[in-house]
Amino acid sequence: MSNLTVLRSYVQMSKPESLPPAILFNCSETCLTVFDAFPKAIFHFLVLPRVRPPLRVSDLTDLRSLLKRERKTAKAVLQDLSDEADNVKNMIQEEMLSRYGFQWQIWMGFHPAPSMEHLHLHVISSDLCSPKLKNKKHYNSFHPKLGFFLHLSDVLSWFDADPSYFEMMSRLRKKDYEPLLKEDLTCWRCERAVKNMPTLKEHLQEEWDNERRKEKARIAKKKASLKNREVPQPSSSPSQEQTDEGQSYDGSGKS
Amino acid sequence: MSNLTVLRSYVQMSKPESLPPAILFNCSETCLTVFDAFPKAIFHFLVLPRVRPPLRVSDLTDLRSLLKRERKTAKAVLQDLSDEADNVKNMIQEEMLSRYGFQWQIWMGFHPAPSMEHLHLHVISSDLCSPKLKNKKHYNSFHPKLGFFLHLSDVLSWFDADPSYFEMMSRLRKKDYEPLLKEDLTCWRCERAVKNMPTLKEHLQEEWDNERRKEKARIAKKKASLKNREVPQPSSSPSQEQTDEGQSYDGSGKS
DNA sequence: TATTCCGATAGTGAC
DNA sequence: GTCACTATCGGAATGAG
Repeated sequence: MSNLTVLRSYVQMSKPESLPPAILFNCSETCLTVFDAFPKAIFHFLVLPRVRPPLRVSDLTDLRSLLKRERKTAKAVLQDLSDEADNVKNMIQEEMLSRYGFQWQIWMGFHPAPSMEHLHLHVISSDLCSPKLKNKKHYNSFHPKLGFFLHLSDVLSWFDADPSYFEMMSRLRKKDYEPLLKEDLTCWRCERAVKNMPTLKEHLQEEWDNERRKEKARIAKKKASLKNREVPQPSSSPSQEQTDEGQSYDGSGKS
Repeated sequence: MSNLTVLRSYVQMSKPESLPPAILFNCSETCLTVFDAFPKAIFHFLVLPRVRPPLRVSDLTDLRSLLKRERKTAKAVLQDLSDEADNVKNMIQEEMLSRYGFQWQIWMGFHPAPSMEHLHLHVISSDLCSPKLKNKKHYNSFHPKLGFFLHLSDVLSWFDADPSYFEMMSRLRKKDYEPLLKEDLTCWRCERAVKNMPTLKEHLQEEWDNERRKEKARIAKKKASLKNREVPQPSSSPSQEQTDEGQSYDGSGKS
């Protein structure tokens, strides 16, 4: 199976629910959610619309082909993707807490003019720390402020705008978006220019490490202040935030 | 010692003849001949003018600086280089015969705007088969028909031409020559376009192998025809051309 | 047009 | 904007007490 058509092959299967669990995360009536085979962050899923009347698979090639159909129909597909993505997001948030002890941003959005056939909504965590994130194109395609990554909420808002605005945004011409991928590297958090990819990857790791440190301190502080107000409870079960890395939130502080 | 000034350091030594034999091939009153440290062919030498009155080392930075001096003085330096290069060429031709059983072209010439300081005349065999020949710049800088490699005979002929022509050729501006190094790869023998360096290197090897085969056949034929005219000699010692590769030129052909 | 190292860039082929 | 592979292209450092 070619890389370019693998997603289409999934939605055209008679029993997609039989896909191996390393590929398929969830199968609903409207959507398949698969693990991105080359995750560009710690969490990275693709939500695919299943082929359902009145749409045919050719209507679902990409966002552009979908937006050419009746607005109501297109909107319904996007709403289905959104609903499924919310479930995925909730699952990711739970995993963030249980595995890493804190939560960080999750982005949901599309790429204009993707290479892989069949519309796919990216659900990706904002760390962008992954060995599969290798080049400028990879990074810029997920940069949340650059303009290439089309946030789902923005795309949905096009439906509430002027028809002329909707038409303009629906064009999604490769030539309009291609140059964005070649722009200089800048950190999406601190907006600093970064010399090259190895430097960027180091920086992203540092930024995420910093966020983790701050978030855990914040959580510990909150927990401590809550404890101060509580009636002391003998041997309550430990909450998820305390399960990793041996950080000591033993309450031996101020109280 | 930096790569860029190593040649200058040689000619400024009080006793250049004491240079190790792996570096210095020959030292005359007027010239040093050194082995190119990164030979771009089986045989590759550099002939350097020694610093002698009325010239100073700064007059000998490159061909351009030399050609700015009095024509007579400049011509004398080039003639000294030429004389030494002829000696080197003779030596190479002997080595070609003794090591490989045949002879092939040897080119003598300059590079306009070289990186390494101090004028150096390249004496290089036309095989261009060497692991140190790695990129397009390397190859194009020795391509005998491209215009970047300035054949010694051509440079000497400038002195017999109109002063205006001499002036024009003496300019040797980097901007005029640089683009030549980026031209597409073509075989200097058969003029065919070649896709990339690995392909070119294979092709150059084949071309040289072909030349060797043809030359050895030619030599064998000539030898055979000479032999036919000779009074038969019992057990003559084998000549140099026959010492390698076990090719059978047994004379069983037409004669 | 010194080399070498690193990294970005470009074209290809994949099934 | 699929990946992985190959090759090219582009800048920077280079030695040395």
